[in-house]
Amino acid sequence: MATIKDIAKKAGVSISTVSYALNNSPKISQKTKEKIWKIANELNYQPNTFARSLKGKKRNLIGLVVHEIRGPYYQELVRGIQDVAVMYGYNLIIFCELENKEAASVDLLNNKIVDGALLLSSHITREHIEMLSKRDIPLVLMDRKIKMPKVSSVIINNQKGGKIVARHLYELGHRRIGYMHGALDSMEDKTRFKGFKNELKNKGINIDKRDILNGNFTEESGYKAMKNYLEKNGNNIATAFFCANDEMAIGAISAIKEFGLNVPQDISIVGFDNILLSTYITPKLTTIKRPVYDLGKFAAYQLLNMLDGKSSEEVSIELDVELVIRESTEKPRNV
Amino acid sequence: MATIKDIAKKAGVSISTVSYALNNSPKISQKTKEKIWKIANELNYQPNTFARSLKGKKRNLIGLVVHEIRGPYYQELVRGIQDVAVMYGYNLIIFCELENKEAASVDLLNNKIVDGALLLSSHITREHIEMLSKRDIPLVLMDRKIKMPKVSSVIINNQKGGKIVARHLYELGHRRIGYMHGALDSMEDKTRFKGFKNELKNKGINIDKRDILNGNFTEESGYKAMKNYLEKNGNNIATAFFCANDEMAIGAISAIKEFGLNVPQDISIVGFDNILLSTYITPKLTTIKRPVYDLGKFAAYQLLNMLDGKSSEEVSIELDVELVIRESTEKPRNV
DNA sequence: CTGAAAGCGCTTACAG
DNA sequence: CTGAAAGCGCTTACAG
Repeated sequence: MATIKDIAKKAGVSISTVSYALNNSPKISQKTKEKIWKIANELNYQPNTFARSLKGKKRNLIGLVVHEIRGPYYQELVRGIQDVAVMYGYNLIIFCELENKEAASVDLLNNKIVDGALLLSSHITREHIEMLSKRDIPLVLMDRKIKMPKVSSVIINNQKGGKIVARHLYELGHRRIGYMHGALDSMEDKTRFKGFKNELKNKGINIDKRDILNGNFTEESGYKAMKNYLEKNGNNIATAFFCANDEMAIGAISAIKEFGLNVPQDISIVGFDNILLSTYITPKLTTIKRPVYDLGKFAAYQLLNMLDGKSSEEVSIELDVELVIRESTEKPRNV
Repeated sequence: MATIKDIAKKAGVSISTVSYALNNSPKISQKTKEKIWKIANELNYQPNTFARSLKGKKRNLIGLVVHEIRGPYYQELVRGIQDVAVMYGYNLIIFCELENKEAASVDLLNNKIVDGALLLSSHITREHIEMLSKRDIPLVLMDRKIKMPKVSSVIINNQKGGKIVARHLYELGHRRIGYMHGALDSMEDKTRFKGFKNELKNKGINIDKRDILNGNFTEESGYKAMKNYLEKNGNNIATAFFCANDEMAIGAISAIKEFGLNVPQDISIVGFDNILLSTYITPKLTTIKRPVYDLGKFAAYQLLNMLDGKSSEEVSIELDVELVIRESTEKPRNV
């Protein structure tokens, strides 16, 4: 491994000169610079980033912390982030959280391997974020909001998602409408439900307690919750359901079919996320599409602005969702 | 940021003692160690990994380089890698290749941000791998084989995959069988085809040139290639097709249905990969399952052994595939 | 325009 | 069992 020392010796100059030259400082004459560059090339010189970082230099590296890598969601997200990062001359690395070792990624951030990070993992506690914030590591939270120095956030308007689902079902003529929870401790679930419930209330509709089901965001849980519901309530059921995500909606549809009912004729179903599968099942799923690419883009943009010192202010951006109407919703039978 | 200097001052000892104590060296007395550990804790001390790396210390970090993040494939792969990495006390970071900037991830490796890496990206050239090999950065190639110092590889037996598909279709009674290429320059496609063709030849069957279609691994290309084939050849067609991946197989099935024929009654279809969608389409797809979790596991295992100096030898591991018979294959009509 | 020197935060032979 | 000191490869005021 060639170092600046080797270059200095070969060029017959001091290491300071080499360092300045390699950083293209105006202090050094063009002639000397060129000589040094040439030698650096010959020696296949690669700067040691650790030595550089020790002196407090930026690394032009940002991190993305996720707790899982799955589906087209991440692909788009990463694309959104990278498109911006490249423009700014930064590289991206991804940390995939370990289920039972959240500290791992925090350590990585603590070690300043990256200049700043985008956090999508809900596993990282508020305390850890606070610690990173105190250490001046710029952070952008995705799908989550915490007010702290050096911490910005970009969230998706889940509440509005719930609202437009409510409006869609109401306008089709549904009056008895149910909801399937994903997880009771999930912010996303909570805000989706809130927007949904409030909008229905505005229209004079209260969700019947019997029509509130509980799943855990998986297809199987959606299947079970719906099956259980149908077996218990027979024909006295809601004419439409909003499920907190697509996976559960797909499970629910299976259960409905198996029970001998039809979607959407007997029950309309709406999901959330617009996953790839939602267009492959029968009937195609009506759902809410999240601007995932934009989520990545705005988050990266915000992070890089913080890193470049352009906007020292923490900001909080909210992105809008969109209703995608397909085949799983229709007016109820009696309308 | 507390440093060992701060700890030393507070403890009234030298920085060497602090360093030894923090590294739990037997040289230091238990009493001193405990005092130092306590102070380190109080000061919320975090070692500076750059300083450490500068001295040539390992970072206990490995990297995975991919050119795209998609689908359940990566999720399983990452899980396989992490399960092993955790056992060895290593963390994983993922570099997502940029389409037009392959050098980016090579730079990252060159900078020794990680101790070693797993390479899944075919974009990284042989020259770059050679350069990394020369710099003594242990590498494990996945789905690719290059003989070089410090470079191991774990590959999936694509050839066998082709072979067992051929055998399956032959045993069902098919005698005129076609193949749909994914990409002509893809090693994976090539070896799948090779295994397929050779096995058919062993059975006395030569693939008719007309029955060899060309796609590009996407669903759309599979749809187009099959549509085109059917329109051109009318009823004089193969009774079964092996498509180089599931996406194309799914596209092909759409085209066949649209043309008014049935799968598997008129044409049997086999894919490769066993993606999630393959069980959701109608008919469910017969396909080849790759041991993706194991791919990650073995690759990580090999890398960590190289890092720990347990096996300085480069190895090349080959993993077996498996036929998953579902609904898209059946004996041909005339049998 | 160039160089000598201090220093970033650690590790580790060496001496005692 | 503990400490003084060199050194890892850079950057950067400072002096000339």
